[in-house]
Amino acid sequence: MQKNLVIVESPAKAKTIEKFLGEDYKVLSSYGHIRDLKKKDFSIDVEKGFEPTYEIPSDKKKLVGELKAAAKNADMVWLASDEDREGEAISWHLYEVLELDPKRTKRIVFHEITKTAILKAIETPRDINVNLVNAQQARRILDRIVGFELSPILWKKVKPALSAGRVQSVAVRLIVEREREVHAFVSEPSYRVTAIFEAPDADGNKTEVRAELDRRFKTKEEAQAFLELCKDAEFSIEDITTRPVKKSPAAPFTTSTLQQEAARKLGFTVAQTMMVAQRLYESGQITYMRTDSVNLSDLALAACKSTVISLMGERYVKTRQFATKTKGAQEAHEAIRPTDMSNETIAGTSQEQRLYELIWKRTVASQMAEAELEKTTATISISNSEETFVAIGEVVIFDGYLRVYKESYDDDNEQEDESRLLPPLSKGQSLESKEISATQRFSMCPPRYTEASLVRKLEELGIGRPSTYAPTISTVQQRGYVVKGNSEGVKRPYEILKLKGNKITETVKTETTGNEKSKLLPTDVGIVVNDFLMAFFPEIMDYNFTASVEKEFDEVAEGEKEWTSVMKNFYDGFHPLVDKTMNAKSEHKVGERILGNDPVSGKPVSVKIGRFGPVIQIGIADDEEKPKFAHLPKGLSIETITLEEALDSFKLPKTLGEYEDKTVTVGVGRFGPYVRHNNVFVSIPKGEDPMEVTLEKAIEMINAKREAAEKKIIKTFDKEPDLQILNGRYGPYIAYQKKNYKIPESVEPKDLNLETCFKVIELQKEKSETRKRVAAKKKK
DNA sequence: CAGTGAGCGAGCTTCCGCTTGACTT
Repeated sequence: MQKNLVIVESPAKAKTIEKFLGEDYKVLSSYGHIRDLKKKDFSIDVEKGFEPTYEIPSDKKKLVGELKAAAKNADMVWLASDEDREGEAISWHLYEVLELDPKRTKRIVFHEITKTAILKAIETPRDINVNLVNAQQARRILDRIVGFELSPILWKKVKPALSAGRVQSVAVRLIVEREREVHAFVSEPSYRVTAIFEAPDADGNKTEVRAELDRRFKTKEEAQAFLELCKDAEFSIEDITTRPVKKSPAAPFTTSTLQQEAARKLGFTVAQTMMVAQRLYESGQITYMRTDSVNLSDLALAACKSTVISLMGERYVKTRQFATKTKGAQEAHEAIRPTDMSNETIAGTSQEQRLYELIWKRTVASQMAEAELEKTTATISISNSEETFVAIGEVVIFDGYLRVYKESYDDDNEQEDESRLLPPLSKGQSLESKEISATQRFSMCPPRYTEASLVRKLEELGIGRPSTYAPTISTVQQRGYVVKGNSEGVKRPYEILKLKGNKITETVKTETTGNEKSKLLPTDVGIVVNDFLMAFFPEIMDYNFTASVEKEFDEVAEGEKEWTSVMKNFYDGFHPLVDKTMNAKSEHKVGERILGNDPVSGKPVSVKIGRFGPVIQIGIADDEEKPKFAHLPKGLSIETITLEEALDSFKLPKTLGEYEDKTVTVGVGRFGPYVRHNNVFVSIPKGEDPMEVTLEKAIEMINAKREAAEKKIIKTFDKEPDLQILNGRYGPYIAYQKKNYKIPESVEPKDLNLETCFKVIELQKEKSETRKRVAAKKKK
């Protein structure tokens, strides 16, 4: 008979705790929730007070059996799931499913994995908090109602297999609205004036002082007039002030801030960060990676302190605890930190090493002294103008935490480096102007969301949890609401007026603007679904919806409200809207736009979301003659497409003429525009308009492809028609039974015979297999 | 990585949060 059984949520945690507790304790893990609403059914009986039907998912049955057996054999079962709403519910489900004896069951909690914390928890057990469990049930059931009542409306009204939910639909809304802001944005030009002055430095040598005018000019004329003035102006220091500035380190990592910094500093996707962090956690190198807490244990604080002292000295230490600002944070765990601060680096893959070092630095820096800077501001007056130039110099007096870690910002490339040193200057001193220029600048539109900046925004709104940020981003992409894409920038000219000596010169340069990589863009389906939900379910789509229901869940947790009355209140408002929307008949399909009439047939031309995505349609379904359909051309949206653009899509495929007695046609296929001749497809190069391709041009392309094909075949064998030596994009290779094998550089491809070919194939096969094996080993 | 060039026709799809492996690519 085992004396004590402790059940926690995570197996890695179980392993650590077992070490602390000694041999009287066996520690097992529940691997998260063991029971949930049925996967396929609605599973909520609204009539019977929202009674849920729970089930143990099939992949959890074996585990539950094992836990049950272990519980039977123990004198005392300690339910040690996390100290938050979900954790409390896990304990309650365990209690019910394992049919635990109340006399031999205790509930304990700890939010840091240290020996003292755990021993203390064992000494102060409590009962399961039913109110907290009910708050979780309310949360779960509300999410199921929203998801399972809204999604079928979308299947009927928009497209099958779509989904809506409290979290995902708001995430899509953010992206749709940002895209509209970007499109509505009109950039305003202005002229920014900068000057380079000269002043003697400490040794009497001339050094540059860079300064910026305190205002920008709206028009070129104003800028020009100002430069004219500067021709005969004298410049002198009007005022000079120096003040100390302190900078404090950022708090240790939570899931959200780790995802943001790993994206900015290491270029990781949100999912990548979580995968690498999971491995670090499982190998015991960092604390739990799904957390909303910035708290560090006393043990960790002490470890940081001694690390800082030993590496940098007493002066760099400043122990501090951060407070969570996040809405709805539950703080069941510590912040994300190394488990052993003395490991500055670790062994592992390069990704693991880089993420670990990021976590190590952030943690250490959070326990270091402020950086002390001295900021000098010099205002420079102009003898014949009211304007002033401002020169800023910054000197680091004491680097403090900056020695270890500097937080990044999304717009880092926009920030100019201000940390310049100014030469000694005194009030009244006159300066020589070397060059003054007015550069045309344009106001910037708000940036589109990246994965990481979307997570930050969701967290700010209190929507979603650390465990769901990454899955939410993947869901909205899987449903086809959002794509990750690059928006190509456009080239824009800008003017520079420069005053040097006594001459003003004017030059025009070009810059690329709006070039954004790997940003989240809404699709047509995303836009239509969002507008539909916004029109019919504004409450759910409200950015404050989650925050307001969370407040009610908190009241349930505090025992101030019944969870069923919270549910009833919500459902009575929500469900009638569902019925009404589902049964509403409308003239047009959701998201449909009528563009006008087809000049040839006179029939209406419309765009909408079809069964397989956005389509253009000429005519209507009830007509005797079936309507004509075409897919929306790439890069166009049903929101903005014009009648002309829509009609263009029906002009292809078109016949150009005859070549070698076979017709030549142009069309647009899955992989872009093509020329077709004798069932051979030739891709039309990027950037060329298929509508502009003439017969001559098409024949040229066909012949060019033939030539390339001839060059492609280096050698064939009569005995083995399956095997060919070919010339590809990446050099010569052997094609054999649908697979390709690289030919080593040391071999002349023409000299290969069948036997040697097979040798090459064998060699390549072996190579790829050992590579696979190595990769598999690394995983473990 | 090495080439590709469609067009449904029944029945199913779906939520959020807690946790890892066992599967393919």
